[in-house]
Amino acid sequence: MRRDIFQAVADPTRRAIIVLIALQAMTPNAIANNFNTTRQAVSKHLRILTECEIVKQEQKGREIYYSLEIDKMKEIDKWLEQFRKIWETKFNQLDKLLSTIKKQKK
Amino acid sequence: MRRDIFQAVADPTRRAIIVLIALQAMTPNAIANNFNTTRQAVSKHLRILTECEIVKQEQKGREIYYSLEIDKMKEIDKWLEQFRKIWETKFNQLDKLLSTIKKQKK
DNA sequence: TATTTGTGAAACTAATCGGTTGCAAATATA
DNA sequence: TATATTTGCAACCGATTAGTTTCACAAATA
Repeated sequence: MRRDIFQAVADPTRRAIIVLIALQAMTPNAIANNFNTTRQAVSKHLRILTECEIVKQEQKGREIYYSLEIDKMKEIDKWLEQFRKIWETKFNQLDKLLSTIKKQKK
Repeated sequence: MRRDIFQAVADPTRRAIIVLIALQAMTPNAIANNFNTTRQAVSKHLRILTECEIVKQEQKGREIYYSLEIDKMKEIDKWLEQFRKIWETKFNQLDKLLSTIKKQKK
């Protein structure tokens, strides 16, 4: 089972869970109440997110609070970096072109 | 068939293709030569990427050149934005804490 | 014209996915 | 102690996935 953050984030429900627990830790039941799925389905998603280390657990009595390991999100950001360079270059080229046109108008 | 950019990017081969054609347009055969898969498998990935509008085609004779629609990558960046805010806040809090400790030492 | 080359698409397969159902373990409450 | 609550996990199901094989079509080339 080869899981990485990109696969984790591919599922829309999983993305919604990530957003939901980004600011505050929540129990599986509480998370499930926010969606149109069963507690078990959410539990499965949480297991996948845990395997990817995107999520951390904290046990309090019989409840388990899940929260986001925000630093893991940076891995996606890191991969995007190479494209950011390209679109910044493109922007600069456009900028250059625009100023050339401006000069020609003068 | 519900395809979005997150699903498109979930597959490692697809990510590699995206990186490969980011800087220069390539034919399916040329792309396939860079991987350990058949031309047909690459062709299937290209179809998915085309459906997601991550990739654009340009026909030249019997060859079809595929290149990256770089702006689509910004959609991922846009989704990451909300987490970037959180980790910047965290960084600021850490910064604050560090300067507090510094003051206490004085 | 006959052959080679570049490509998309259909049919098929094994593996995986997301979800449901049901159960067991642990904790809380009566 | 008996019961209710919270949870993880295994078994199963239908749908989807990535890949292969095969075929058909169009363009280049001999």
